Amino acid sequence: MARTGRPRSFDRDAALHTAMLVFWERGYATTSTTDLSAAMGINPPSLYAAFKNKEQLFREAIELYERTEAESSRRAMDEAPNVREAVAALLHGSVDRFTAEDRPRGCMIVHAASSCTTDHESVRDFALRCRARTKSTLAARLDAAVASGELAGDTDTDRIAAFYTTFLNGLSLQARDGAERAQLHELVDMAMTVWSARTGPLVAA
Amino acid sequence: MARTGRPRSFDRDAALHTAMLVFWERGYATTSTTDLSAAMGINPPSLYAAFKNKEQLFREAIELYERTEAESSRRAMDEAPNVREAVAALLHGSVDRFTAEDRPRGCMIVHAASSCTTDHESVRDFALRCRARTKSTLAARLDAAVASGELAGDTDTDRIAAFYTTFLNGLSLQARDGAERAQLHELVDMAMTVWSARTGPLVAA
DNA sequence: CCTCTTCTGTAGAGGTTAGTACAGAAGTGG
DNA sequence: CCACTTCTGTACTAACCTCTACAGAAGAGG
Repeated sequence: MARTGRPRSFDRDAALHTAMLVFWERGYATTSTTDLSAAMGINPPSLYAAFKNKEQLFREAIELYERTEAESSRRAMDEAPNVREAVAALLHGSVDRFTAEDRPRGCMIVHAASSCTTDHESVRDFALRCRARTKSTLAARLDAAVASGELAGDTDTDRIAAFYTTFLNGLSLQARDGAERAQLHELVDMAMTVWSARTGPLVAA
Repeated sequence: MARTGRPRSFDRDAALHTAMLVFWERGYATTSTTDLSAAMGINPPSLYAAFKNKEQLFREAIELYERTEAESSRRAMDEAPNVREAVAALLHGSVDRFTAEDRPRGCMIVHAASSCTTDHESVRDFALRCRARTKSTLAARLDAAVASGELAGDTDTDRIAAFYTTFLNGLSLQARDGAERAQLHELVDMAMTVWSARTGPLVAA
C-alpha cells in the first residue's frame, strides 16, 4: 500500500498549517507564492506538487481553518445550557479567537473576503459560501430552540442570525484594527441586549 | 496667473472620481495602475504627472470619498431632531449608501483596510485613521447630547460609539456580500434596540 | 514666429508574479 | 543490483507590476 518513489521530506499537514497562518495574516491576493514557500520552508516545485496551485492551497487552508478555529465556536454553542448562552458563547468565544496572541487577528474567512477581487471569483465565491455557513449554523441553533419550545414559535430566527452574523463580522474588523479584547467583550454584552428585545418573555435569562 | 505649457487634456477631478470608484470596487493592493489608467482614460505618464504615484492617488481618492460619501452621513446626523434619530440616520443612511445601485457596495474605507498588507503600512495606517474618525464623529455627537442634557451624564458614549461603529463595519461587509437593502435596514432597527437599554430613561423615543 | 513650459503617447526598464522544465536524489518492488 | 517512481533544488519562463525616459505636441509670453 505504501507509495513508491522518493518520500516527501516535509510534513504536509504542518506546511498547510503554516500556509493557513500566512493567508490569514495577509489575505489571498496579497500573499505571493514566494511568501508561502518561504514560510513553509519548501521550494516552489514541492508546493505545487503537494497542493496543485495557490488557489487549491488556499481552499485547503480555509478548510483547515473551519475544521479547527470555527469548529471551536460550534462546540461552544453546543455546550451552552440554553440558546441565549449559546449565542453569547459564540460571540465571546469568537472575540477570544479574534484576539489570540499567537495567531493573526480577526477571522480568516472575513478577511479573505476583501482581499480577493473579481479576478479571483472562484475564491471569492468559496469564501462567501463559508461565511453563509456561519449564519446558517447559528440559524439552525435558533430553529432548534423554537422547535424545543425554548423560543416562541413566531421568533424570526433568520433575522436574529443575520444580526449576530453582521455584528460578528464587525468584531473581526475591529480586532484586526487592534481593538482590545476586553472592549470587544463589552461590545458583545451590548449586542446581547438586542436578544431580550427580540425573543419575547419565554427566555428570561 | 494661468500656467504656461501644454494644458492637461483630461479633467483631473473626473479622473480622480473614476479612480475612487475603481479603488472602492477592487481595494488598494489588488488594483493595478494599468487598471486605473485604463479606467481613467489616460496613459501612465499622465497619471503619474497628475497624481504622483499610486499611493498618493489612493489617498486623494479616500479624501474625495470622505468629502462626498461620508459627509452625507455626517449631514444626516446633524439634521436629526435628537441623538437617537441622529444615530438611526447614520445607520440607515449608510445602508442606503452601501447598497446604492450606481456605486460599489459597502464602505470604501472599510474595504481598503483588508486589501492592504504589511507591505503598504502607510496606506493601512491612513485608512485606519479614517475609520477611527468615523467613531469619533459619532462619539462627539453623543458627547454633545450629554452636554446638552439630552443624555444622562453617566452615559458611556465611547462604548456606544464603539458598538455602532463595529456594527456599521459589519453592515459594510454584508452589503459587499450581496445582502438586500431592506434586510440591512431591518438589522439597523434591531441594533437600535440596544439604544434604549443603554441610554436610560431620559430618551423616550 | 520663436522660445519656453508642460503635457501626451510610445516604448520599455527593472522588479515581482504564478507556475514549470529538468536533472539528480532517494525511496520501493523485483 | 536494477528498474521505476516520486520528490527535491536550481534555474528558468512568460506575464504582470509600478514607474519612467524620451521625443513630439500644444499651449502661453514675447
